[in-house]
Amino acid sequence: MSAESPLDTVADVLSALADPTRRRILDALAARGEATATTLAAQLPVSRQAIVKHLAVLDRAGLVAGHREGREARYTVLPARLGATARRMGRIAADWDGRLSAIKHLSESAPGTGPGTASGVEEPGTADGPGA
Amino acid sequence: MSAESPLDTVADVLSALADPTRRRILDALAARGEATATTLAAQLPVSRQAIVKHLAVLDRAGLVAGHREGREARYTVLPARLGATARRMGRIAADWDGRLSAIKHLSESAPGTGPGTASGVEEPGTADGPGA
DNA sequence: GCGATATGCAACCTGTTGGTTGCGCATCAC
DNA sequence: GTGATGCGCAACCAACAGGTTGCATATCGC
Repeated sequence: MSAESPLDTVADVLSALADPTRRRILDALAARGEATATTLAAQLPVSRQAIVKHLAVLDRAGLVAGHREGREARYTVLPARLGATARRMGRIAADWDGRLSAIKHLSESAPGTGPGTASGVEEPGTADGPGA
Repeated sequence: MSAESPLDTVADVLSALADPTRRRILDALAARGEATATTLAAQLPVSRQAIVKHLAVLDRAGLVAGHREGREARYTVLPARLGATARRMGRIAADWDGRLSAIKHLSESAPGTGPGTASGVEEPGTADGPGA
């Protein structure tokens, strides 16, 4: 169910988080700890079906998990992926920072090619598990 | 040009980061330190105009900045916003985590309404400037 | 068993967005 | 001055994503 590479993961998390409605769903979910699509729909300005779709996206991104309880499908928020993504982004920001000053220095001595390939947002740098 | 509230900012950053091409642009930009749309277009599988549009989005999100140099328009990566967003996300993840265990405890003593409103992704919790 | 409630699936509509091409304007090199 | 290079704007396209409605199905309460 969840055997993605960390690269795909970061992309999924980011695009999942990019939608406002999805963020509100996460918000509501975090506030109540657990909720069904129907419950959430009652509290947000969209239909239940829309919520269902969003929950599917969030699930694929590993940000929520759901389990069936009788005739209800309850969802919970999963902090791990979000934390991991946050750390990765922080690392990239730090990397940019370092690279910027490095280049600023190099520009006076070695003009040609700057530093090598970036540890970037797209290609993996350091791998870290989703562990909190 | 850049007088947004930190809330809008986080949304802008996330949706800017959600696009694969945009991430590759940031990557290339971070690697070379500085580049023009034309340069980037030569190295990515999209037209120059597409790059220009993406750079505009990234600029609005505060992730890059550009300055004109003669007939060239050079762009650089800006680490600050990315770092700030990363920290905010980390904080939210921690918040979810705390809330989850709190609820798990409460479920045995006080059933009614759980904790109050979340510090969530959508509504501001703690405000921190874009400073590194 | 029977009605009520909740989920799941599918079709459908519409706005946004990533992308392209074409063209006019400014700037640099000679 | 003139050609080449680079940028900016506008129009246009196609695909996807968010959202809705309708319906069939499973579970709960009595």
